[in-house]
Amino acid sequence: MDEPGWLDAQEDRAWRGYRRMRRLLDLELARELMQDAGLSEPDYDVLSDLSETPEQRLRLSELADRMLWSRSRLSHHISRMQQRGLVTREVCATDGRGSVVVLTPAGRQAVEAAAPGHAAAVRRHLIDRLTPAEVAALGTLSQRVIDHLTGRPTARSEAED
Amino acid sequence: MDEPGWLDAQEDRAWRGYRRMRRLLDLELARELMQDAGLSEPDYDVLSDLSETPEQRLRLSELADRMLWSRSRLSHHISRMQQRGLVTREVCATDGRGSVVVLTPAGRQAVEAAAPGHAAAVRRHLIDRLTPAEVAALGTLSQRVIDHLTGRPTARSEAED
DNA sequence: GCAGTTTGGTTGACATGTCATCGATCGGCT
DNA sequence: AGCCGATCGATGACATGTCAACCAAACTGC
Repeated sequence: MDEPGWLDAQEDRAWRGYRRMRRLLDLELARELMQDAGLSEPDYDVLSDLSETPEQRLRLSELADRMLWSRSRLSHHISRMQQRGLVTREVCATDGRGSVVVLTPAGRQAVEAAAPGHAAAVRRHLIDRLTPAEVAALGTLSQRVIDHLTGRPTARSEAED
Repeated sequence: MDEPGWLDAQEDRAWRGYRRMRRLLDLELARELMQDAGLSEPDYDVLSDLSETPEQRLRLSELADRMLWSRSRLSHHISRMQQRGLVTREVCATDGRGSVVVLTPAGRQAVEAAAPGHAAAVRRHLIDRLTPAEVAALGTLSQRVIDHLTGRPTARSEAED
């Protein structure tokens, strides 16, 4: 079929809308999170991922992979969070090179204090603006894009190009 | 007692998926854009917005508002792009305080060289992964969230909460 | 066991973004 | 005209993210 250069009106609307939504949502969620809980979004994401593990701890590289961050970025960020007492570092028992990021009680308390408000904000600004069908569509659409970008084969509707 | 704020499984899937898609899409589009055109996404956005104006120029504040950037951020960024010869600054004719960001021929050439590849990447990684219905849904859904965040009254389906 | 390579993480230099502040206009008001 | 508060944009200090170089421990093959 025709080699696609540009986006048509509908596609352009979706692309521009998506980016504008992203930006506005980021700004608002970050603003509320900082105001209500004193955490940046990256802070919250780190704490949240850690708190979801049974032992409240993760290898640095494992955490970096989950968050799609570089090890360097995470290492720097953990250093800063460590200064604030939200996490600590431990040497990995099974790998002398490795370090393990551990949630402190203060860190745990911080996420737990932040989580309800943050979830409510996500709901208020995004989820509650969407119909159930749109929520479902966003979920499946995202997953399909993720699969494509991570090299997993997924069908869109009929054929892959 | 479960709080009204939490996300159910479907909503959580949409939210996590959205964020992961965002991140992966950013990484890939930025990577390709840098590799193919030597531009960062912020660079491209600035050049793109400028090139869409009839006179290839915009007041700094006008550009900042369109991009949802702070004036400070844009001022810094324009300085850097100016160093690279992509844009210039002029004093505003109608307002002695103001400055006008102007696309240089080199800047114009840079966007024009970058645009087809970037559009193709957006298509390849996002648009072409979506059904037409999903593209449409993303457009309307985004617009509704934008309207809400910018204080515009919009109905979701029938009533506002 | 042990050299060579790979991997996990840290570090420092640098690029980018944020925040508060500042000087210079502009605009409204008298 | 002359003042006052508001706005525009620049700037510097600082926070954050990126990139490449590095060290130490782990793997590999002999």
